[in-house]
Amino acid sequence: MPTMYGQFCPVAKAMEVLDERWTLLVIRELMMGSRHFNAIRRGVPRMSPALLSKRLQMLVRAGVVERHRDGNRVTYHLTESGRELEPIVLSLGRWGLRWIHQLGEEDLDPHLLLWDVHRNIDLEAVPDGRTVIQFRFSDDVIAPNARNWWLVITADAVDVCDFDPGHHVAVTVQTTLRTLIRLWRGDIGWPEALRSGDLALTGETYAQRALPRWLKLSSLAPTPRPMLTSA
Amino acid sequence: MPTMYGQFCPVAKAMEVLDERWTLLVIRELMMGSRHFNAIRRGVPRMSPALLSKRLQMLVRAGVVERHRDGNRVTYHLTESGRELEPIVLSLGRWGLRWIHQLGEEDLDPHLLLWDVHRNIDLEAVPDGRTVIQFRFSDDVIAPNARNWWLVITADAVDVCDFDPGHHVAVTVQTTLRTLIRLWRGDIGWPEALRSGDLALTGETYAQRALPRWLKLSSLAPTPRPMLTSA
DNA sequence: CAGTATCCAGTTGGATACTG
DNA sequence: CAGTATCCAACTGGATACTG
Repeated sequence: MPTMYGQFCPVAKAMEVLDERWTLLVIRELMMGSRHFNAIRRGVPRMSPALLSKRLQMLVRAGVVERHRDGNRVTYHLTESGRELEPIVLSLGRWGLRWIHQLGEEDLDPHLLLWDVHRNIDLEAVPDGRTVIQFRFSDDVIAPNARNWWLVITADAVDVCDFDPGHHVAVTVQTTLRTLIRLWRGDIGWPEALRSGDLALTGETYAQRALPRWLKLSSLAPTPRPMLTSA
Repeated sequence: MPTMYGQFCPVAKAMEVLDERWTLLVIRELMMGSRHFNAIRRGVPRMSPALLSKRLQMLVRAGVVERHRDGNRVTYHLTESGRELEPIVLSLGRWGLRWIHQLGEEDLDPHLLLWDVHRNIDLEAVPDGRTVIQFRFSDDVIAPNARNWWLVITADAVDVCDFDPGHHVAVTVQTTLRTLIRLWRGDIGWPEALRSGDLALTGETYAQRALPRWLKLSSLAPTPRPMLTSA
């Protein structure tokens, strides 16, 4: 009987539901608005479909998630119980940002980053018509075919491409994956990244200037960091 | 590589540290003020010493816990990082209280309950001298030798006994373990428990009257419960 | 699209006993 | 008191392939 603490303590009862591997990340995806099985999967690509299915069923049983059949589509939603986890998940994220700085190589997933970035493009700020932003990662640990990415922004959608879509590129971001991720997380700011040379912009001047407004950072980026006590 | 998500998301990084089985309960014990290995064990009796040791080491490595050698004693403390988990653990407890009502038989541990209760006796409210409270659990699923408990309260300490300490008993609480646990958690209140007959007091009148002031409930007990939408 | 089915290697953690 | 040591059954979850 794993995942069973034999305690009436409400923290223990909560953790019986929540402490299984991946569970809170699935809830995070639902918080972010993913509704369909494969949409959730995009947020947790290292999770096998069998396991995602199992976790969703568990969460439905626990009353945290509701499953609906919309025609032949299936959608998942947080219940009221699940929605009450949102502030907790955000607090956990803020805690992680403040206290877990080390990012291993394996945490640096360009697909996940581009997916996050694309969800947070400020469509209002981008000019009408089509705008293309290119990302060139200079890391040599990244597979060569994952070093170039394009965001194709149109009036109502943002597409992520890992191949050249062939359109005119307004601005190219040349950096390491780690730098862009640290920027996204708010570990560093735009000025710092540009000044240090870890990140360079090329392309049209207006686009270079405007990029930080187009590309919004993680909603947790403004989290204040702990004061350094030393080192 | 378990306990590794391959994501730079701060929630994922936080959960790499926190989502292992037992981890948050160990932190809860440290929050409650347990400092020594065997004191922590009392709060997580189903955890093997080997596993507790492993978790503590992991938490030290993660910077959440500090280990100190005080002479030949060893003490554990939350670091600043660990202390910042307190509001999160409390929120998880409140969430658990609101949304996870089902308590299985195996969650009903009399030892854990008495341990919690003894930590929360209001020494100010109890008369000077020695006061003994007896608990008689009528559950037949409980082992016969775990049906009777005594709290021996003196000026500066509360002792838990699972054997008759032989002193005069001021008040006896006759109930089921489940009822007393639900009372402790705040699922029901004293008046409700007494009126329904699920809990009965015998012994000296003043002690019967004063008991609810001596015996404070869980600090989470006042958590508001979700409005019933139906049934 | 939304999952199931199957398989299996690896790990977890429970039980128990023991040590400085 | 504060852990280690050892053992092993059970379970987890990764990989892969397949289905309605």
